[in-house]
Amino acid sequence: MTLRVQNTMTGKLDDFTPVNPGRVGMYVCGINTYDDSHMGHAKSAVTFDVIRRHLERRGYAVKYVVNFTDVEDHCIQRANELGISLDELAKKYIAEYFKDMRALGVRDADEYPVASHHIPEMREAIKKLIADGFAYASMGSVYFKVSKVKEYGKLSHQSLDDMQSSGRVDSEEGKEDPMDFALWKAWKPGEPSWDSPWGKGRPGWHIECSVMSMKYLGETLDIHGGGSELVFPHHENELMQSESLTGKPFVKYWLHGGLMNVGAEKMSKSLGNFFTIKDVLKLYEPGVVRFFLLNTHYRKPIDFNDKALDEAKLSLARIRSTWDRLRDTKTAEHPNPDLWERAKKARADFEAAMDEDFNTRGAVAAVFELLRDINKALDEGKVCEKAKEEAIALFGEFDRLFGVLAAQKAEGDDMLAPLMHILVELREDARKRKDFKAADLIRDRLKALGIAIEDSAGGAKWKYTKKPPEESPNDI
RNA sequence: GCCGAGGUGACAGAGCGGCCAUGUGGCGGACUGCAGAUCCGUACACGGGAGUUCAAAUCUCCCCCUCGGCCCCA
Repeated sequence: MTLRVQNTMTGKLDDFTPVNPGRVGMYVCGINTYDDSHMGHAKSAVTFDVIRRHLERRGYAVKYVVNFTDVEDHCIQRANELGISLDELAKKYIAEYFKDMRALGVRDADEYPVASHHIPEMREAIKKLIADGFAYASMGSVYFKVSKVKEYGKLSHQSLDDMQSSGRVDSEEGKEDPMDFALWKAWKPGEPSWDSPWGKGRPGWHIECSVMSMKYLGETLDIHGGGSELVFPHHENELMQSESLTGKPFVKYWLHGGLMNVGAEKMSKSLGNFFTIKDVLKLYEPGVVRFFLLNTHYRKPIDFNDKALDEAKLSLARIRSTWDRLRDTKTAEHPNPDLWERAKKARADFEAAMDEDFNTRGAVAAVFELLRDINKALDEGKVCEKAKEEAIALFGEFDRLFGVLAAQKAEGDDMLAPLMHILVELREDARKRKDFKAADLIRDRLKALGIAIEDSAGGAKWKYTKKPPEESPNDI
């Protein structure tokens, strides 16, 4: 079965065939290094982490590049406020970013280029654009001449006429056309600067991505990803620059993810309605957060609220519980071809969903579908070796991709297991004597501590359940 | 205004011409000392209006609404 991806450029589901067979170059816009990352960043990071994992599972050698932007207005302002250099600010927030990403189980990219470390390459690119007539210097800045490229708007599906009549006329001094955008910005007081043939200044927003992506991935990328708010102007401009520079197609597949909303608005720094990854991880374990993010197709927006997170927690608990039971079960001697068939079908459904534009929600549905059959067979002691293998394979694939099955361990209490063993034994004993008062007391007291006891035919089991948060859910 | 993505049952969320999505929560039942877990059954649905078709959440047209983009933003 072929992998298909929704391509913003064509507006369709395109069959995925990388430029170089077997290899995929993938570039995703990372963060601006001036603050802690929030859940919107987590959504993007986890989305592309899973896309990358799926490509690798399918046998592609993926080179994955994520950039850091450390030169732009917010960074400059923040660095000035703190009285530190852009570099120091960037170091701090890059370190925080790695902490957050690793806590979330996001695998490291292969390269993390930083904008300010690529100024020479950007200067060269700008020089070439001027020499080729795509850009012009004016009052110490350099602008890209939008009228020079006929295809302007091909990614965001807008025409220059539309945009010009849209009231977006922020005529900056020195621009020949209001639609032109800056490649190099002339120095202003209070801003850091680098030397250039056009006077001291700093690079514009889009040129860094053109330069860095092509430096690490070559002139044509297979996949360029980011949040949907980046389609215009950032990706559109990046595209125009890059293709003007090389004369070759810049990106084969543009993938854009839906945004994280809070109520009716998107979560963003500028609106101030954001929740940092760190804060959310204080209340929900990483697996739950990942599951929450992957429970919706990546192109759709997700509303951030505690109800949805709680639901993700419950759903995930159910998968984990079956996963544990399955691994522990003694297999039946009689073959269960029906169950085996169902497990095979679930695996096929799972893959088919992932191959259709990384439909994680559809893939989860395939897991749940099998879950029911497995639980039933487990209850009846009818899980045969072959079916068990097949089911475990599905769970394995699921976990390789989603990275959610390993539950967070209770910290630092190796003594818990042996102690629990004693308590469970005492309680079993009480139950045998029909001393239900004692048995219930043990169960209730443990529950208050966040440990659930569950009786079953094969003896009682206990599991660690995080205590409900003390804070009001609205405080998250 | 222009461009893009959407509007699916109580909520969340797949599907995108004919067949059960799935999850959380309801309701009824099985199991259990009880609870939980698990299973079985069940109710609740495709924004509105025209049209195409033997057949439409699924295709076409019109309308309404929401979100995103057009300064920065994953």
